[in-house]
Amino acid sequence: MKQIKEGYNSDTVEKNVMTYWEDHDIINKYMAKKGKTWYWCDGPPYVTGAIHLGTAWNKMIKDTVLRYKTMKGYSPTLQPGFDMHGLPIEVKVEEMLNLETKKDIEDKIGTDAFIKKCKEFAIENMNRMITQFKDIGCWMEWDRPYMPIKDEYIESGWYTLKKAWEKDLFFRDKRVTHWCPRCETALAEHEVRGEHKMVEDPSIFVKFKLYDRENEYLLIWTTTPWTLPANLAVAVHPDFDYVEVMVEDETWIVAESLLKQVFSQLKLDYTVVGYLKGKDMEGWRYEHPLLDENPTQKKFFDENKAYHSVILGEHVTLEDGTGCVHTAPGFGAEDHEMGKKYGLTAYSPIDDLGKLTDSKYEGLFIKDADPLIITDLTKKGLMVRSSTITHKYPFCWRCKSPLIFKATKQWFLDITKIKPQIIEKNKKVEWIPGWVHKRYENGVDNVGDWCISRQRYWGMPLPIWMCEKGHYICVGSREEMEERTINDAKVPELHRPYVDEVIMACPECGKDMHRVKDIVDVWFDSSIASWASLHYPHDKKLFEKIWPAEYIVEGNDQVTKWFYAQQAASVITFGEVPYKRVQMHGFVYDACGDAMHKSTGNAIAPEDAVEREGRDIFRFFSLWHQQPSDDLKFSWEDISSVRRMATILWNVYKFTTTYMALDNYDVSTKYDAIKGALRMEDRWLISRINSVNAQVGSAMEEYMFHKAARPIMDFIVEDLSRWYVRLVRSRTWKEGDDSDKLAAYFTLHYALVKLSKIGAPLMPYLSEEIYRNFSSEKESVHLESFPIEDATLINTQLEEEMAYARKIVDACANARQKGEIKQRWPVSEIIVESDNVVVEKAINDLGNVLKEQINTKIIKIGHVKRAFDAKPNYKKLGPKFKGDAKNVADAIIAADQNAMIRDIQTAGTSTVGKFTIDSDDITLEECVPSGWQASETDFGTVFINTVITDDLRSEAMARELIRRIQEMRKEQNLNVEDMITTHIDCDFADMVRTQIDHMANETRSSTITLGEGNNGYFKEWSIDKNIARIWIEKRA
RNA sequence: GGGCCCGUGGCUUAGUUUGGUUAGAGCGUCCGGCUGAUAACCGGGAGGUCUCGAGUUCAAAUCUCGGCGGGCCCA
Repeated sequence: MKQIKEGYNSDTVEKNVMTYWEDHDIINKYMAKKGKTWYWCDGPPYVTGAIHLGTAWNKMIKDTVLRYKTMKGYSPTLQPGFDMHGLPIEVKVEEMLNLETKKDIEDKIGTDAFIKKCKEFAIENMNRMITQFKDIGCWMEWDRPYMPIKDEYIESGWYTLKKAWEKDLFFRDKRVTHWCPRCETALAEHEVRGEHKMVEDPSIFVKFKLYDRENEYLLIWTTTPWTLPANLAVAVHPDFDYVEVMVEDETWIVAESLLKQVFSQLKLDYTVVGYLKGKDMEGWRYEHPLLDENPTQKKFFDENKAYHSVILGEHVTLEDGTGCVHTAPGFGAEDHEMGKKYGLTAYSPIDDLGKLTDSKYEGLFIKDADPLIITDLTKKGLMVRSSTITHKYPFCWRCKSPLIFKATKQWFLDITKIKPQIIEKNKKVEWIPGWVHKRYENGVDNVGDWCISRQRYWGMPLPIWMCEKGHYICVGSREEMEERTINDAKVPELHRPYVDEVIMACPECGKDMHRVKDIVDVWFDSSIASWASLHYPHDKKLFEKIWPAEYIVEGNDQVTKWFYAQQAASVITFGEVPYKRVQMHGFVYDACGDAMHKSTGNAIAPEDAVEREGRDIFRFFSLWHQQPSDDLKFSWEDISSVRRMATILWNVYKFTTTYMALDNYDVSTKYDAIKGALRMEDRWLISRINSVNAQVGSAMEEYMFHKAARPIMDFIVEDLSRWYVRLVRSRTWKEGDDSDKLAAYFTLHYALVKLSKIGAPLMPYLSEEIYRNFSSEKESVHLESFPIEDATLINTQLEEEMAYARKIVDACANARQKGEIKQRWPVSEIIVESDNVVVEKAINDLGNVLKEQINTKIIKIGHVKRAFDAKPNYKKLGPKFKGDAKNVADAIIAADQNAMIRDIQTAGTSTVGKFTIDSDDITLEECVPSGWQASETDFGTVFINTVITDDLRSEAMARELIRRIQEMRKEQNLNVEDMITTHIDCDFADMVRTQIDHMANETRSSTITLGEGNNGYFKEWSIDKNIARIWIEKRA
């Protein structure tokens, strides 16, 4: 065993341990451990190129669980994964290459080169992140992460989509979706979640003139003037009440309950002149406000009388607007539904870049058309009020452009159909914490069909080939693709543009089929991770053996994202959910609870935490600070509590190794060999570490990491350091193979070895350092089993007694403080007044511990007779003695209190001065008798005797001298084992003469001579108003 | 508007599933102690209407209902 001489330095410890792992191939040995397979599936972080605190926390949680499971004898899967396709990469690469539009990509650089660049970039980013994950101690198979950009992964995706197609759950439809005009692609609803920002937009009230009703108008409200050229109808709720209001010489129609709200914005006077129901208005036709500006509308009007008419819709709300809802089926999902119902086309006069295509506004970007449209409406006298509003508006999650709604043909997975099955199958999933289950179901209830097609480049190609007649097929594998290929297209990898070259023959009409040039939503990539990472269906064996996953864990944003997407894809493919247990953890925020952003300057990088505090402390902190489902507020102040724990653990470790190394303690000493020598306190510590063992084990089974971390910290700080080390200090000083000392060594060794195993998943480096030093024949703590508590060594009664003992010691410290008696000064007697039997037992069993810690000669259960303080009872004295009352009171105060109280208690009366009083005339207050100090506790009162006898003083002065000599030894940098000779010249020499041997022993002095010395290190001290001159000299 | 979560000394939090000692810690603060674990360590004090109100109960931080405030998700 090496002796630890230096203080705790996380950097040194961790680097040494890492070198050791490297040199001895420990990580591979850990991974090679045999056991029952336990399938954990990694939620893939997106390859941004740098991990942040949240990603780090997430991986540290996973690593902790996996280490624990490994130690429990399982063989967990350790494959990490990454999300590598998709727009974020494309956007970055576009920036790098100075490309602005899809046209640029195709013309300036070419799809081929663009995709190569994306791939390079994704892999480069992934490798950077791998380095970072490794550096926070995550032991995973970093040399074989699952990568959705690989052919075999993409094939799993194709397989999945083909399954969906075969089950009729994969279809094409024209629908209104979010559309990013910069990226020129549709987006799925889950991509828009959380991507709303407050923006200022126009807010306009426009009146639509009704035909056939004189001077009467529908009043509508919108924040998107650019959608008005595409207006095809106005929707009202059939059951709402509407009013006709007179404004000057016109009549406008508005929902009754919105009347006040609307007119307070319009700042106009009005008179209500009529009432009607929404359904009364069905079919009323109006003049399109931009009929002249958009001639296409004239055709619509003539085509079908549903155009430019009032239609009925339950979706109309009374939240804002006027209750008359401008409807543009090409620009809104609900509008689109309504349009279908009334036979209106999804008129969407806009191109992929967000430029209007019809009307006089043709070629203008939508937002640029807004002011022109407002001007035109104003000119025509149809604008009732034009202002602005600040509201939430969706933005592209990658390029941050404002999104628009646009009706396009897209490919969908039919979630509507499988939703009940998802909810049903999810019932057997164990959600941690349980309430997330509800939140999840609520989320699933609200989702629509999954739009999986994207009009982009870097992604899994959509495996759909279509002929000019619109027949299409879905291809399920590369093999199938190759079989169907009729040209000589070469496909080096399953990406664009290579797959785009493949031509097939239509099984229905024989015409050439080309691939639909879309790629698949990147969320689909991760949704299939649990089987794609196993290379299903190419490798079915592994899948059949281990799927579904035992456990997944991600942040709370993933509840309606990855947790959901996985279940959806899996229910489509297998009719089953892909995981048995799912844990949700919180988000990382700064100390104030605000989100960390590079732009706001409050971001802390994981490497900052590693550099400042070290990996163990960072990891332990993130698991210890709060329950996993709550958010982690990261503060340097809080993390320092964990640093303190680590320092304390290190100090105990250092203390232990110092003496063990000195005595060449045999670390293979067995319990049976030493148990006869174990003191109560030794058995107590052994019991405690076993209890902690049990607590940590069950907390880990529940995935409640804070419940594991907190008992560990308490054990280290409270039990081990503040108590046990304090108790055994004097024992370590004994010379030779003293069995009492060996028992203490054994206990410390036992506790620290066990602690290092229990703590290994949470503090892998420090645990390894301690474990290795204490068990030299073992390779690594991470190759050991997680210990099972030894129930026969757990003694809860003893633990309880010790808890009381500590309280008694605390109470004595308190009493000493009141009596101003230093800890170093012994007292003659402690009396504990308590009827608690455990306290009594504690005093019997742990008397020696208590005596030493309290520095008392005697401690016992007993009773201390209270003194009473008698005070005149003025209320009674006044009426009784009238004018003499004051004299009586003075006499009571002057009287011999003890005698007076005794007389009253025995005879009922007492004579004070010339008066006779009885018990009514005084009030008695209990007080601590002189010569004692007391401290109240929850189990009774603890008394200390404060009388200092000559013997006590002699001991006290000896201890004062010992302390000074120790300090001088330290000043001289003497080693613990160095011997000295000592001379003491003081005027209280007689008082300490009997203590010479004791003092010599304590200070490792071969001789102590009372009298002047002439050699060595000299110092003059003032002790309790006395002078002591001390010489010490190191012996050769 | 709907679903879920959170609200505990100045700060960070445990405890809430399963109601039961005087609500437990750490940080900070004030006072004191210790001195061979020592650029450490320990004790004590002050500081709490457990967000508010009502209910259930012998008993509520904990269960129920309703406010208020904050967050996430969805409309």
